[in-house]
Amino acid sequence: MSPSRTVKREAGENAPALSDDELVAMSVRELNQHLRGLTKEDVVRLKQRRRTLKNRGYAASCRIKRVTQKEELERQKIELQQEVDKLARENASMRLELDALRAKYEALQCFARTVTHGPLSPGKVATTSVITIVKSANYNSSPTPFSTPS
Amino acid sequence: MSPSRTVKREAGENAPALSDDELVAMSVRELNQHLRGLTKEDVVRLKQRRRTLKNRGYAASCRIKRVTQKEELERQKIELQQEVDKLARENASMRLELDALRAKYEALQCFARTVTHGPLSPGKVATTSVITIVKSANYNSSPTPFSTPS
DNA sequence: CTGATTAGTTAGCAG
DNA sequence: CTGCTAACTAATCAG
Repeated sequence: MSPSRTVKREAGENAPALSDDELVAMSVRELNQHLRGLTKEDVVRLKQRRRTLKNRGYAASCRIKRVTQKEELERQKIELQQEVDKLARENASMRLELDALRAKYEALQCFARTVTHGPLSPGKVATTSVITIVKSANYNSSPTPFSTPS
Repeated sequence: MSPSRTVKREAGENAPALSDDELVAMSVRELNQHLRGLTKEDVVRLKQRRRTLKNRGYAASCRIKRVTQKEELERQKIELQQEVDKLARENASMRLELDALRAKYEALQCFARTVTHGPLSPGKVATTSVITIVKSANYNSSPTPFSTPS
C-alpha cells in the first residue's frame, strides 16, 4: 500500500512538485495559488490527489478512534469488576459482623430475661449464671461479652 | 466496489463461465477439474480471482467479529453495572440493619448494667426506667425493643 | 466541501 | 495454502 506515487509533474517548467505532506497540509487558499497556470485536467487531478490523501488521514483517525473506544470499554469493565469485588468483600464482612452481633444480642436478651422474669434468685447468683450462657453463645471469641460493638 | 466483473471467458468452447459464488464455494479438487485445458496464464488469473473473493469474505468476517466483540463488551459492562447497583443496595440496607441492631444492643446493654450493677432499687422500678431508654434510642420504630432481630 | 464510516482490495503475518 | 488483520481507496452519508 501507499505506493508513494512518483510525484506528478510532466510539463510546465515552473512546477514545485508538491509532496503528499505539503499537499495535504495546504489550506484551500494556498492550494489555489499553486493551481495557477495548470491544465484544467491537472487541476482536477491535483484536487483528487488531495482528497485521496485527506481520506487516508480520515481512515487512520477512524481506526485509532475504534481501538481507543475498545480500550476504554475494557478499562471500564476492569474498573467495574474491581468495584464488584470490593463491594462483595464489604458485604461478606458486614454479614459476618451482623451475624455475630445478632448472636451477642440474643445472648444478652436471654440474660435480661432471666434477670427480669425470675427475680427469685438473688442478684449475685443471676449474674454468674448469665455469664456462662453468654460465653457459650458468643462464638466470635470476644473476651468481653458486654463490650460495645466495634 | 464489487464491479461484478463480466465473467471471464474468451477462448475455449467448453468453459462453463463460473460465477463468483460458485468459484468461492468450490473445493480445491473441484477447482482443479475446471482448470483442465486452460492456459497457464488463465489458471493464474482464475486462482487469483478466487483468492480475492475469499479475501472479500475474510474481510467481512473480520468486521462482523469486530462489532460482535464490541457488543459483547458493552453487554458485560451493563451486567457488571447492574451487579454493582445490586451489591450497593444490599450493602446500604445491611448497614442500616447493623446500625439499628447496634443501637438496640447498646440499649439492652445499659439495661443489663442497671439490673446487675445496681440491685439497690427494686426490680419493678429498674424495668420501667430501662424501657424508656430503649424507646429513645430505638429509631427503627420497632414496636418490640427486645424482639429477636429479623 | 469536510470529515466519518463502510465495503472491497492488497500486503503481509501466522498457523 | 488458508484465514486474519492493518492500511489504503472509493463510495456514500451527515453536517
